[in-house]
Amino acid sequence: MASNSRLAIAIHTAGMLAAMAESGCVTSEKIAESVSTNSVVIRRIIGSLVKHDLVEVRMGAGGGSSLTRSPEEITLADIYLALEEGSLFQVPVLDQEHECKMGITVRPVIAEVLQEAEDDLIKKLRSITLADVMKRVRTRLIETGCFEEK
Amino acid sequence: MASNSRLAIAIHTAGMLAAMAESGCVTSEKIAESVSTNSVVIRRIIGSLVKHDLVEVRMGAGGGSSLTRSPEEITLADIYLALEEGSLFQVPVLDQEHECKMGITVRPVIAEVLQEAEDDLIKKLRSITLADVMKRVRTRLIETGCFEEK
DNA sequence: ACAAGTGTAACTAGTCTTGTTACAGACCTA
DNA sequence: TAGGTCTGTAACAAGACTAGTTACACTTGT
Repeated sequence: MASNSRLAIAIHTAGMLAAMAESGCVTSEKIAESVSTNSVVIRRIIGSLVKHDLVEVRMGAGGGSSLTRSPEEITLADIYLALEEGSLFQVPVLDQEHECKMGITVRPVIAEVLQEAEDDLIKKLRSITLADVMKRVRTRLIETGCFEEK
Repeated sequence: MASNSRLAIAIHTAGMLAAMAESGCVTSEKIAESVSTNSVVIRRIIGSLVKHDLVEVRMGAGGGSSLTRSPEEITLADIYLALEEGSLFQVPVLDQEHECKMGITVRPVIAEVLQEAEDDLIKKLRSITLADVMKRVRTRLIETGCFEEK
């Protein structure tokens, strides 16, 4: 599947902003380093997050981005929807001239059903906050003993 | 999203096979007409369904495909999984040489969380049988008065 | 034997994602 | 007010994937 990693990158980005909250703004360059990609890619994603009021940006020197709310108040569904990637599954529409009347009727039903499934996925994402993700990361860091290594 | 319509096509195809169950085998050509695509595209999808024992194929003249079980016993999850499209969301792995230790730890957590969300979606799909979809189609056909038109 | 089907390879065209470079505009600070 | 930092965004290239086609070998019923 030509599935994309934008959601993963967006979550990672938001996580960085949450972790760096005390340090004020974080530049796209810094995030790009941690996420291991280009700063433009990050700015594109941050643009989507800004559009949906999850992140705010300060332009110019000393600028960068930061979360508008606490990590407890941001769910993965917020991030998912902010990316505006459209439906997970495409259901090509058949034109009304199509010979098979059954086919014309089946499509909207399939679209409906798949949309319900996607809604379930979003509901699940809505139950997970950015804080939850960070907590899991912290737990894992302790488990793997990375704290000692540092 | 470069999301693909394979799932929709596969469901449509399976629905056709279910509807035509009494008529015996259905050729890929016939299905392609109804679905409005090429017969090779259909055969590719049917290949996946055969691999997962949802469909059986008879070669040669008079051949074609048919369901191996009743529509009540086939869920959309069966079809979804048969397509073997891999994870819905990609989470690129960072190599261990990556400078940011946090980043290395965050990724698997994100992958875990997104996998849980996808599992929820599959659970939803598992609750919908092919028979359910066909029932909905029938209902809609009556609602829109298509029975009269014919 | 022949016609009707399937399986599969190969190729094309179109689209999407990611990575990059480039540059204008915003903004802090000296 | 000048210069260095940032962001936003356009433009382009590379690579991957989908969908559509053609072509052809192989299977099988009549």
